[in-house]
Amino acid sequence: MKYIDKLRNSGLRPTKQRLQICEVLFNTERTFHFTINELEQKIKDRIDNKISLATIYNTVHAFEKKGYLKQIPVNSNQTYFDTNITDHHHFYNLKDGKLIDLENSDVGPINIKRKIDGKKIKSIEVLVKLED
Amino acid sequence: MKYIDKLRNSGLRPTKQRLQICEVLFNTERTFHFTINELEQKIKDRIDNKISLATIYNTVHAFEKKGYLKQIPVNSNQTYFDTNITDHHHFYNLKDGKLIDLENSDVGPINIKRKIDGKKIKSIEVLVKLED
DNA sequence: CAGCTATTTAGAACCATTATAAACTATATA
DNA sequence: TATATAGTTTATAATGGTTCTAAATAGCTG
Repeated sequence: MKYIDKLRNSGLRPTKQRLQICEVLFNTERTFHFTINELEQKIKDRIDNKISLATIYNTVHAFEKKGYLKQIPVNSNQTYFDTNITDHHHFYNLKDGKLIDLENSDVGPINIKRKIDGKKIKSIEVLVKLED
Repeated sequence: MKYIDKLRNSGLRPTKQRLQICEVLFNTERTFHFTINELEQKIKDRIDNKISLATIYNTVHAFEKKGYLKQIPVNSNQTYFDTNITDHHHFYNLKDGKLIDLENSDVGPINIKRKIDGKKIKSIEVLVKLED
C-alpha cells in the first residue's frame, strides 16, 4: 500500500480518488508532463468510476504543495505539471506545446550570483523554447 | 517621430493608439515588466482618450511578434511581458508576483548541450523563484 | 478625394480555474 | 462498533483573463 503511506505521511487522507490518481501519476515507467485536461483524459481511460474535475484540481494542487508534482513555467493558457520532481529543465516545443526533459548534465550547473535580501531561492528553472 | 518610423518599418500603421502605447512602453528611463491589466492602468493614467482593452491586447501581441516585447514564462493566471528585450533572466517573487531582472552576468553563460533534430533554439530563459 | 484595407471598438464568447455548499467518508474516540 | 468531527468529493456556478465578432473608423495609395 505504497500510496496509502505516502499520502498519510504527508497528512492527506488516502481516499479512493487520491489513490487512483496516484496510480495514474506515479505508477509509471517514466515520468511525464501533463495539463489538467490531459490528466482528466488519462484518468477517464484507466479508471471505471468518475472522478470530478474539481477533485482532480484539488488533488493536483495538494500533491504539488506536498512536493509530489512540480509546476513548469511556460507561456500557455494551461498550467503544465511534471511528475519528475528532480532538478531538471525543459525544452518547450512552440509548435505543438509539448515539453521535453533536459537533464541537468545537458545544461550544466547554474550559479545565481545575485542575492535578494530576505529571500531564498526556491527553484531555478530553465526553459528552452524551440522553433522550426 | 521615432515611433512612427519604428512602426512603419515593421509594417504596422502608426495609429494614434499604437503611438500612445509606444510612449507608455518605450519612452521610459528603465525597462519594466507588466501584465495587460497593469498596462491598461498605466495607459489610463497617462492618456486622456480611452484605448479599448481589445486594442491593448492586439497591440501588445503585435509588438511581441515584431520583437519589441518579450513574454516571460511564469506560472500565473496572467501573462507577463517585458520591455527589456535583451537576453536576460528573472527572479520571480512568489509572494507578490513581481519580477526582478537578472543580468546575464548574474547567471553566467548557459550552454545547452543537447540538440533536437529539426528544431532550433528560439530563446533560453531562466526563472528563479524566490520565497521568504 | 476615392477607394481599399488595416485598425479600433464594445461587447459577447470562450475556457481554464476557483469557489460554493451540500453530501459523503476516513478516522479517532468512547 | 457506534458516533462525532473534520477532511473530501461533487456538481454546478462564478470568476476572470483572453480572444472573437462584426460594425465603425482611420491610414494610405493612386
